Amino acid sequence: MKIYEKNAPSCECEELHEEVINKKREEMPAENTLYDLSDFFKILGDSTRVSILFAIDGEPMCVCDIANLLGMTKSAVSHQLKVLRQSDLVTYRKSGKNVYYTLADDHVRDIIEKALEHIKE
Amino acid sequence: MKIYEKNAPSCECEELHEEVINKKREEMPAENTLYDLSDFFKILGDSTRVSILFAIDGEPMCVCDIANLLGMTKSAVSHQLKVLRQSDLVTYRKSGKNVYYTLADDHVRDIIEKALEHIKE
DNA sequence: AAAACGGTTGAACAACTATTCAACTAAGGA
DNA sequence: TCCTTAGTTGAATAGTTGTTCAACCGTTTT
Repeated sequence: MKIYEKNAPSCECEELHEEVINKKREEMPAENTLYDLSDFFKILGDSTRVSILFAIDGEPMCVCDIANLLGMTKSAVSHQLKVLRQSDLVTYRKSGKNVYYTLADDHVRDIIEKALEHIKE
Repeated sequence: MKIYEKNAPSCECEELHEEVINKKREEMPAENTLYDLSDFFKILGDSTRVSILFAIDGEPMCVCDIANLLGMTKSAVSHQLKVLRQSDLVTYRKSGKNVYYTLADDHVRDIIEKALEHIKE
């Protein structure tokens, strides 16, 4: 998908306010930035993943405990943990047969906190 | 989907660390809060919607101008604006044949700003 | 009144995604 | 060594979602 490309063919209407459009075009972030940004929010846009992040905040938890806490199968939890791992939102530590997951950094906690304030308006 | 329900039937593994699970269960937010939170992030988890939010930040824009700027059809833009309206992320003002959209409040800008910091790490 | 234009909407389709299931690996206990 | 358990993984399926298309509404212009 092309984002804010000049003379885009897909728009069927006239340019009403050309000077506004040109000004906005300069102010817009790079196309890749917009993708990175929406990809990041996409990760947080799933209640299972958000639940996992809350669960492993503070004290680390193993997959089995997370599954018990959330009432899900180990498989489903593991699949989502993989997504969170690939986005560098969580880290893990192996200990015997268990794998303990915890939040990667405080940044995510801040963002979730701000979003919580917003939805409570 | 049930979240962190006690004695959930869908988990096939033992409770390894019962005291940890019980402690976490008390600390977890309400189930509805988790849904509201992920629903909010889901809105931002689309590059088209994020682009629109950047576009209408500051000076309001009409649908046709947004479509031109982003290289999309009016219809596609209007559909996404409807989603943003229903989430109270944007407001609009009618003027003749045009409808001018802008950000509803500064809260969203803050969250996007924090997320931008995060992905640039 | 009629034509033109900005914007909205519902249905349909394609693309994506979360969970389930089954098979598998690795580690620990008997 | 064999069995059990924690965790991972790939394929399949069901549900969700973004865009397109066509029709429509309201306002302005002629």
